[in-house]
Amino acid sequence: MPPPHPADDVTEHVGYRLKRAAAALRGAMDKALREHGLTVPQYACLELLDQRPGLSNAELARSTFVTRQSMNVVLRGLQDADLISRPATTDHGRALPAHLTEHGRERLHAARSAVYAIERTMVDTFPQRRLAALLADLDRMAEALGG
Amino acid sequence: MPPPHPADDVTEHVGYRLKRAAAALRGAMDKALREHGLTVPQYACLELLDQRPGLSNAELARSTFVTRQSMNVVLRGLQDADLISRPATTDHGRALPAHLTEHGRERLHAARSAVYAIERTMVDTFPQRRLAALLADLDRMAEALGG
DNA sequence: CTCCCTATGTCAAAATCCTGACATGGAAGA
DNA sequence: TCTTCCATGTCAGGATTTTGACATAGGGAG
Repeated sequence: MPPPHPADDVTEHVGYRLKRAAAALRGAMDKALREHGLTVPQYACLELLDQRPGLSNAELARSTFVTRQSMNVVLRGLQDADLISRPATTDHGRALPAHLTEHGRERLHAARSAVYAIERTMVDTFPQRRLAALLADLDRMAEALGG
Repeated sequence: MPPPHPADDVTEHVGYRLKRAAAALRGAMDKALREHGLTVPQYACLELLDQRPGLSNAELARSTFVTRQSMNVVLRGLQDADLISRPATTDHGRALPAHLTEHGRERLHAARSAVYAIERTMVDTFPQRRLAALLADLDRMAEALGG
């Protein structure tokens, strides 16, 4: 039963709780993905490319909320590990579409179960009905801040 | 271009929404705090020290979900800017209690209004009643993951 | 008292990420 | 046409954060 004036304690602020939850998730994913030889940004990349093949570096960067430069580093790592492939050139435009390799698909499928287990652990802590409301609220907050 | 199968969409996962909301908040705070000459970790430090004076480096690190080493860098920056003070030695134990300077208190109070405005922008997007549920859900998720 | 365990502060090195900048390709409008 | 503007990929530099490691201080078990 939180008081109407949450300004008393820092831990009652939305920002603190958001960071706490995000940090907990990041830590759990980090630990789980390490066993699969993947980092969190790398996994996010593979997941996105599995669902929407052909995304460019810039599009992947926007989708994962990092800069193009950071994503470029991630993509190079994935390329060196032979998990994705990118053409060196393109006949139209500058965007280089990335695709999962067979090796990348296998790695993703192996890691996915571990990540999904984490998500299930998170979500199972409260009634399923609240999930939709939680997703909507998170979305609205991001929207309000111009995310 | 919406993906063909919304149910399997990555953006429907809790992790994605969490990251999105956290990224939006981080960006908004970054921009607002820059005008006050503060970074987000620095502001978090000042806010914590204002509420709980005497916290040590390790305690601040745990409270902000970063490593001791990262927090140590932040504290040095705050010390160099004369916003906090830390004794060089202590008569009991190794923990060095940090305290806000008068300068630090003024800086915090100036920056606080900007941050609170951002929080209000986020929270005002949905009924106040949901705030409690949202905070509780975020907390439960972090708890479930060992945060 | 001694040994062991934990916690803390700190150093060093690496990884990660961002800011700033530049050149190129394509589209829209004068 | 050509000129302007935007998006993309990339390079360089610096800032931030993490991992790994080490020494020290204190408490507790033996």
